[in-house]
Amino acid sequence: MDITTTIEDVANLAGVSIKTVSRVVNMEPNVRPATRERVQDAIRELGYQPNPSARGLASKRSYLVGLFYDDLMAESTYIVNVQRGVLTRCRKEGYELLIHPFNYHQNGINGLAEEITANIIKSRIDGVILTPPLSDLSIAIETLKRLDKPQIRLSPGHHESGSPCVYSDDRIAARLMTEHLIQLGHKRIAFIAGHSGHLAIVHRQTGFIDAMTAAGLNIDNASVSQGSNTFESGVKCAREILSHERAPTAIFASTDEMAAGVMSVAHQLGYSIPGDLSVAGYDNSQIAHQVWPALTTIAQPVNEMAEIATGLLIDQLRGGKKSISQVAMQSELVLRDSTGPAPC
Amino acid sequence: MDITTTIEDVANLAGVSIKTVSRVVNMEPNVRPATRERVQDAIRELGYQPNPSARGLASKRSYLVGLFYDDLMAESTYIVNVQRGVLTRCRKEGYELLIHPFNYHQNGINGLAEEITANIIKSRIDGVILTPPLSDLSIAIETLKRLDKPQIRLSPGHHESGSPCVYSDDRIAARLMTEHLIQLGHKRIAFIAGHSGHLAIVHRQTGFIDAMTAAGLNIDNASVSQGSNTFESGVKCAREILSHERAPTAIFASTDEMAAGVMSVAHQLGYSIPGDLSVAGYDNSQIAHQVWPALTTIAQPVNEMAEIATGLLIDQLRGGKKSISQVAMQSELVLRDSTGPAPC
DNA sequence: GTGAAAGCGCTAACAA
DNA sequence: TTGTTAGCGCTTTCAC
Repeated sequence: MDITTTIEDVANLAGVSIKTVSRVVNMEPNVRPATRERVQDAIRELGYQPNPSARGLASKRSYLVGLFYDDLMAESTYIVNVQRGVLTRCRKEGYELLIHPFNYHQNGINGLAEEITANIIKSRIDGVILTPPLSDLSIAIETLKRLDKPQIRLSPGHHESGSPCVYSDDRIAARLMTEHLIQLGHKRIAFIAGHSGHLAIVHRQTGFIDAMTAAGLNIDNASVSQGSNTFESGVKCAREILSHERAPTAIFASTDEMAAGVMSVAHQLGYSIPGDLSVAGYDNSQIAHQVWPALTTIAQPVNEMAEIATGLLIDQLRGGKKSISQVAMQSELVLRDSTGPAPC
Repeated sequence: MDITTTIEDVANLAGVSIKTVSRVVNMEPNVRPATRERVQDAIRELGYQPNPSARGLASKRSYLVGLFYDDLMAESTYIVNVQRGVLTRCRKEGYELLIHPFNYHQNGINGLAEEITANIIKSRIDGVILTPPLSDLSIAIETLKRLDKPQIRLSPGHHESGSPCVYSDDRIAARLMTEHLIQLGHKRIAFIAGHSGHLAIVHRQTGFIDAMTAAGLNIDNASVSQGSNTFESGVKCAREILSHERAPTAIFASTDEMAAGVMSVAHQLGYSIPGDLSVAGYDNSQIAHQVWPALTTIAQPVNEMAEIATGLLIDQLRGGKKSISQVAMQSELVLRDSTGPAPC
């Protein structure tokens, strides 16, 4: 197990040429099974691992994929779950991961194209995984296309363009959650919308409206308030919502962080949950277990989605299977203790 | 700005040899200022970025640093902050970051040495940053030494060995926090210890005992309970602590997650915070803002520590400044609303 | 202070 | 099915 073992050492030990070793390593055809096995034995015996630099230089590929995300998103554990899923697949396929948080709120969106370009040229990554809200920023998508870099978008808000992506239908899931509340007898239900730049989250609002309309329930302006995904914005919205004369009996926040903010305010105001007020969230993040009572929410298979997305990206890099480039995943309703029958 | 621009293009444009360009790029001496400037202009004009593969192949370095961490730690936002700090420095110094979460709880600690070795050989990283609890695992440290890989340890529990590390003195900070509680008039103070494999966290307990002893306060067995860093373990400990006849008037948990668990139980049992019970945490993590009332805690400059550690590692890789290899940082007490005067 | 030549370890193109 | 050769874009070594 030596770091200086080269392809030549393996070739010598197996009694073949280096090209044959290369074929075995890269799983190319046209090697006799017996030869292949002999080479594999030599590889195992020497603990040979191909030198990525040499490989990269010769093949003009880096075997590196980039994960591009909004630095602000790193406040939640979402991005860590994505990293985990991406890494799982990368290891299986022999790729390495380079992470790249972007700070385009500070630097202005105009700098984004430049920053992406500079990063691509410097790091030589072969392909890119875009997470929300970058997965909906056309400037990011177009810049990568211009650089001819394969990309896959994770949970984009629009997936009509035909560009490869992995998503779950937030509209349907939000509708399910709303129907759950309606079935519990709630009629005055407030909705807290998420950040408008985060398109997938906007679909959650549409799903809410779908269910309310289908049930013939009233949606006045007051029942939808504008949050920005964070705990603090949930606090702010809840204060406003609960100060109204005929306060709702249920609040559906489009992120768990906001729902946790709502619960905090509700406790302070003396509401019992779910006795006086039901609260629902979305994302099934860490915080959903850490509030009391535990939060009813929607769980997306983030890990799995990231893994699948990475697989699709690597397929692209290998030049195959371009057909199945859009994958839809199912989210599920997680019923916990923060939702209950509407008070009489 | 073209990805195919090579050192030769720059040399041609500047009218020098490729070796001179190489000297400028690598900030080597022995280039006349005027020549240097001409080369730099050419680099700028062409948007030249050296090809990392070619560089790596020729120089036997990868310009990659690895961040090794315990996958379980990724549940908190600690690791994301570390990543941020590491990346900041990497970008400045022209290095890229490879992240590597380890799962040694599942696979058994014996597999760890092998996994590290395999990872190093495959990825060719030049050096490694170890975060807790890996920074205290001698099997990890020794394996890297055997592979002759420079390493830097972040927040280790023991820093006597002389190996490079960046840490903050948890014992002193925990003592400060305990003194704060004592000054508020608390006499019965419970402490919730963290995971015993996480040595830095164990020092927090020592600091607690220092302060209690110095103040002449009684520490019976019941006032220290064993948690495991998580919210759930905080819940469990709090249930036990608060069921005693003479329950404490303050609880100091050695992580914010556990403190949040304590607060959740306290609310359920009808305690008012800080009226009936003061609660203190450690880490100043996200959750400290998301509980009500906001949590008094200790803030470590995680971002900065990670940045400095990365700088020290890169210094090692460049073969200089081996002297300043241990850096101690200051933590600070963050007073919020969860601690108050002891009830009479 | 500058440049020419060799070669890092691999893959691509072609030959056998 | 297997091997030979050239060269990827840089750094290293050594000559000038």
